[in-house]
Amino acid sequence: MSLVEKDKPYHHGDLRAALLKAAEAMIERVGVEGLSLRELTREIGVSSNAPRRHFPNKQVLLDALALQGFERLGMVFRRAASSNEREFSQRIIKVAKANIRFAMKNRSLYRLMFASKQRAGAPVELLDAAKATLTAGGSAVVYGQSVGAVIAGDPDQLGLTLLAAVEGLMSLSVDGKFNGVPIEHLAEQVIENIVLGLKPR
Amino acid sequence: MSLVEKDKPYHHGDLRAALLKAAEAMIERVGVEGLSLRELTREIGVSSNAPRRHFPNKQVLLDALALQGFERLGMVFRRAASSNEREFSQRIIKVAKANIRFAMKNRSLYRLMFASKQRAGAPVELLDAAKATLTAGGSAVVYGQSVGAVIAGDPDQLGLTLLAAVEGLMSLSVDGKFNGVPIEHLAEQVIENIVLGLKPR
DNA sequence: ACCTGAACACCGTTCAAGT
DNA sequence: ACCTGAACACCGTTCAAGT
Repeated sequence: MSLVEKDKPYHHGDLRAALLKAAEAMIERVGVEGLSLRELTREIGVSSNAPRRHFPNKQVLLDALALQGFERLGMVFRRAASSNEREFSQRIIKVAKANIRFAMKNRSLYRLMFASKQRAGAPVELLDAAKATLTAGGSAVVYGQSVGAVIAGDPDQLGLTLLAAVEGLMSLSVDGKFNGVPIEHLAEQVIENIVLGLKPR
Repeated sequence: MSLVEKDKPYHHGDLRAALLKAAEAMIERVGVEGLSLRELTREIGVSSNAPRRHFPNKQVLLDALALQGFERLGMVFRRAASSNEREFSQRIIKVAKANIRFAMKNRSLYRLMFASKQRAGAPVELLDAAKATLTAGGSAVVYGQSVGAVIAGDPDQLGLTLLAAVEGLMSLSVDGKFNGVPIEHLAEQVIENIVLGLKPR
């Protein structure tokens, strides 16, 4: 009856990937709390508990989404770290802005990532992925230490200081702004403050 | 039939307060996503939509909870700001630790507060309360500027730098730790880094 | 191995009604 | 003004079954 052979005994080969993709789109549309597995399966065109083979429950799907997010953020950090700005703080600002852009383009995902990590029974793979990504972020940020632009000290701790400031800016902001000022701009000021220090020289 | 007169035509005078209190306890027990209005009403002993007069829907109750949280955090900031430590960074550390303690004692509430603030249709009262509280936090933190311990500049911006770092530490941490180190301890190092600056002097 | 279909317990929300 | 009780549409999850 059909011109193309679409026997389609099962879905289309990769229901797991299709679910993750549709779920990511849905949370950006309606927020994480608005995600419905049933609606997801309706969109994709499978029965309401086809997902169960891939994700035993909703939580597991959310965790998988968060893990994917951390992996992508890790790539963002690694790419931004290879920038070749001369000035140390300019380089940090590049990393920070890449981080901010990612958070802004994937608001719900970003929130989900950090919320999942905090959850009581979070799986180790997720925690490990988060740790790896944040470590990459921290080290991307203190790359300049090698050229003597940064004080001596535990690089992880110095990276943490900068990373925390950027992360904090995002958690303090609303709609990408704080008191009306875009955080991309605030990030520059905050980073300058940290590099130079608050104490008079 | 009863020795005490408990006509109890309605609940016990303040269903609204009772709901908020029970809801706060419940989210700390089972997380925000685990909060059920129906279970709440069962606990309190009213019908399943008695809440509706006080909170037209679940979201409104969550927003009210978040608002209450910001008000309490504001008080924490104001109290911590009146500390009389000599050293500037010691004073900041006091504020930071008070912030961290609040976040640790009210994990779910704290997450709810910052998540609510980011939500698309967040009510203005909530945004205003958040702004007021965070401003209080920022200014608590640059209190030392008046004694010349801090460089000149927009105090809001300087406060933001410190506040963002502390806030970021908490969002990066898991279970109050980052790479196994308690954030109370990390906060001290991070604050010292910011006050002194990363650049060699 | 991967999916369907029907069922279960629970949920938030709405409506008509009671005092 | 404040609450009840019944109903509605929807949800996540489970179970038995099909290929």
